Amino acid sequence: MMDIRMTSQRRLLASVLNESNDHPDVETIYQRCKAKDESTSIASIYRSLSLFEDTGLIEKLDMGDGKARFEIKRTDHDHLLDVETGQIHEFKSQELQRLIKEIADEMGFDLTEHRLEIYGRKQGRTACRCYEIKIY
Amino acid sequence: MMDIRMTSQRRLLASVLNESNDHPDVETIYQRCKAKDESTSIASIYRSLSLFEDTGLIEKLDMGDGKARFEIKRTDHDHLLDVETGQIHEFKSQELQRLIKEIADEMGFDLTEHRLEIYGRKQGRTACRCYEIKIY
DNA sequence: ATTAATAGTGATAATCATTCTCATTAAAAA
DNA sequence: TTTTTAATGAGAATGATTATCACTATTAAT
Repeated sequence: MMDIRMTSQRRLLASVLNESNDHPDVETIYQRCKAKDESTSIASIYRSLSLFEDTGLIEKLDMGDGKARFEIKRTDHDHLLDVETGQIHEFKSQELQRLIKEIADEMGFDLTEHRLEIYGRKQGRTACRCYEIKIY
Repeated sequence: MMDIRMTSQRRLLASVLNESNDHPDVETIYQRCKAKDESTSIASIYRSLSLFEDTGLIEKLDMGDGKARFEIKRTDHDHLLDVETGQIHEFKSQELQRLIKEIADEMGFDLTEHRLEIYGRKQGRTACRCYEIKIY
């Protein structure tokens, strides 16, 4: 039954995450910490991010590129990704929150968390698909 | 303006995906193809999965472990993950589908697709967190 | 306070999923 | 057919993440 220790590195990481209003990837988080403490190690960043995630302090986002992005966990909003620009937009929907909890409940589960990303294209623009494929 | 060719390998991959009612990862898909054609290369599996995804034939799922999972795209259902067992449950919700489209629309976007995973614990069980952490 | 016990760190090697390279093969077009 | 060029298989390369390990710092016990 090991216990968790509060260290200067974790305090720094927490403050960096707290000051970040975007959705930084690990490398970016690492650079921001390093700017405040040159001795910061990326290994510790990974370890502490993982720890913070386990404790529910932060949330890991997957935006399709191969790298994890993080933000302080706010269960009250989700994300919409502009497929053209890659820009991330946040949105809140009580109705959605309620519905998701309801669905979990109907299936006999207590909702732990959810992960929703909506992908969309700015209205007015048209998709340009350069090829077509038919199977069979 | 390159065009796409239908090859025996892609036909095989498509049939394997079609016969899969679970959510196999790349390694599993590779093994299933290999069982039918020993000469199957994992590089081609990756290439063709990526192609199929681009064309909208299949859907990539991210279940939190570091590996991508795939299934034939059915826009009519989403997934609930049992955090205790790792088991994936599918569910359908018209209301959810409608709401997501509505949200995108309200934000000025045409919905391209969405990705939703609900995480839950079977009702009745209690979470066992082995530690507690306080920041500040 | 001092010490003892042990969790955390920095540096870097190891891992592992995915992507790239390139010579060869096979579709589709001419 | 022959030509063109996309796709393949094999394996190397990449890049994000994880593991290792000697050392340091935090917490608990004295």
